[in-house]
Amino acid sequence: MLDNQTSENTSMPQTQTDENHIIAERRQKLAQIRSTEIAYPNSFKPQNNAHKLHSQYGNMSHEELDNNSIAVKIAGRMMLKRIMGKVSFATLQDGASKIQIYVSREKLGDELYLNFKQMDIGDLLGVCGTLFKTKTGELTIAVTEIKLLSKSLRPLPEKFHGLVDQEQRYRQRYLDLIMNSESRQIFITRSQIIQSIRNLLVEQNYLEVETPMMHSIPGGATAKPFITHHNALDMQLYLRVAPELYLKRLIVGGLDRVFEINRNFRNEGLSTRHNPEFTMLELYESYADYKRMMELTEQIIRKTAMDALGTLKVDYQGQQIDLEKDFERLTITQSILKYNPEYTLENLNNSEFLRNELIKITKTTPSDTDSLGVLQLLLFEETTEAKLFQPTFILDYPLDVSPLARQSDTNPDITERFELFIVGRELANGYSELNDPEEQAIRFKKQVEQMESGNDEAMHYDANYIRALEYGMPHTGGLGIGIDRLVMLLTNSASIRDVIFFPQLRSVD
RNA sequence: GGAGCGGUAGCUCAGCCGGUAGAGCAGCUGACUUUUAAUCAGUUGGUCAUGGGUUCGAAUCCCGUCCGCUCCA
Repeated sequence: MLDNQTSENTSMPQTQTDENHIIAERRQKLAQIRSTEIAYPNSFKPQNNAHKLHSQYGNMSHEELDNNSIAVKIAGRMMLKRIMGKVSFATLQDGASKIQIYVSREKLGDELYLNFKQMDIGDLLGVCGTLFKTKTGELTIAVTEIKLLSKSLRPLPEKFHGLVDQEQRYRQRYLDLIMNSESRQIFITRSQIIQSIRNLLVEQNYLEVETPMMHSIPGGATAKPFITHHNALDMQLYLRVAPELYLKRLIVGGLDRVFEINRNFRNEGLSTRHNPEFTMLELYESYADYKRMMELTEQIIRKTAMDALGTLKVDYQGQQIDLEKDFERLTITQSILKYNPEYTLENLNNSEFLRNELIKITKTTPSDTDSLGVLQLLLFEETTEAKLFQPTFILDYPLDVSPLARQSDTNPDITERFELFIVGRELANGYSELNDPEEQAIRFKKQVEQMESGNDEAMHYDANYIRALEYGMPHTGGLGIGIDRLVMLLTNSASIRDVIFFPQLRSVD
């Protein structure tokens, strides 16, 4: 039996290298178990869990527990083990909670007690027993039956410090989840946030939909796509950079309020704020505009904060963020002036000045074709964005960088578009959608020109989308919210990798 | 892409102005009938990320590479 195991191992080069005496000893124990019983049984059915036991019985006195003889049956992973001769204590982890078990030779008999002593930290155990309280008042299960449910062959990280190594926390997230309850809590909060958003939108008669992840023409955002290939169709496909153009096709189709929470893929660098695949909420609402979208943005962020944290005063990396007050609304130039008093409005309306300023700050020269609005936006990104700690909507994005947004009725150079910034980061982006097919065609052509002059983030011409618009799309408000960044904000996480289970890392062989 | 920091036992870390690698936890053996990161005694375990170089001698100094973290572009 043991020989079989080792020969299997040698055929798996990965496990070969990191086998050590601890694993070898545990494999031997497993072989021993295999020879006498079913090593991985699946019939144990827990009737209780640690969390509920604590909340139901945690306040009962020693006497109450002793008199009632409360029988329980739970399963969990052994995290601590203290053998003291003829009796032992161990801690089982069951979900987010832990409960202590008390094992005595007197109660179990010699054989079972010896079995228990053979069990290792990390093993999954099933336990039956009755509740009591120890001298120090800790709710504990006095074990009458104990069963190994799943043998752990690899030792867990150190019991006190847990798993600290960042790389290992990301590559072996399951270990992080076993060892670090804070990490576990972050992902539970993430799930709650997404659930809150669903609830809020469904209450407002939104329909949750799914649109293609593989696009024959990438669209909906200015970003570099991942390219893949479909063999049977023998065609190039792109992983989507945004679902926007498909969701708006659904608006054309008369699904008046749609949303999608799903992955986007952008072939760009990694950072504490960027993962190549990330989760976006995108929603579209017919007969609405960007102002309604700003209101909805505030609603969503407040509701998720209340549901996840129970407060609208959020602490992020040592700073207090106030989500309660109306979010500030500033145009690009207003925000630059507010946070950079050295500039005047005259400066900001002077392309030459902006150009020189940008050269000074970035050491690179802006493109000759950049309009005044684009230059203002570039200066905003350099000087102001990072300072927008409290929630701030930035309005009036230039037409040139907003090829899918509706032009302002009063100023043809800008669009009815906003971005929301919190803790110096873009969190949301929304606009009144461009529903004029002829104008959209012109915008696409401009993008194609840019692509031809070397901009690999420019959009493609999507004739199919134009065709859809030509059937008539209602005027519409659209909104995108970066879910990972929202989760970062609400879980006080410094890196996007801390809110994605399996962040992208370089592969190691 | 650039800069800084890091990679030592299964885990958490020390050792880094060069002299053959250490602690705690985990493991193993033994003691222990209410422990709480149990305790006590003994003990196993390392190609110091990797490849070169300098040197009588390298975990330690130098260079390259890989992986990670942070900042910048």
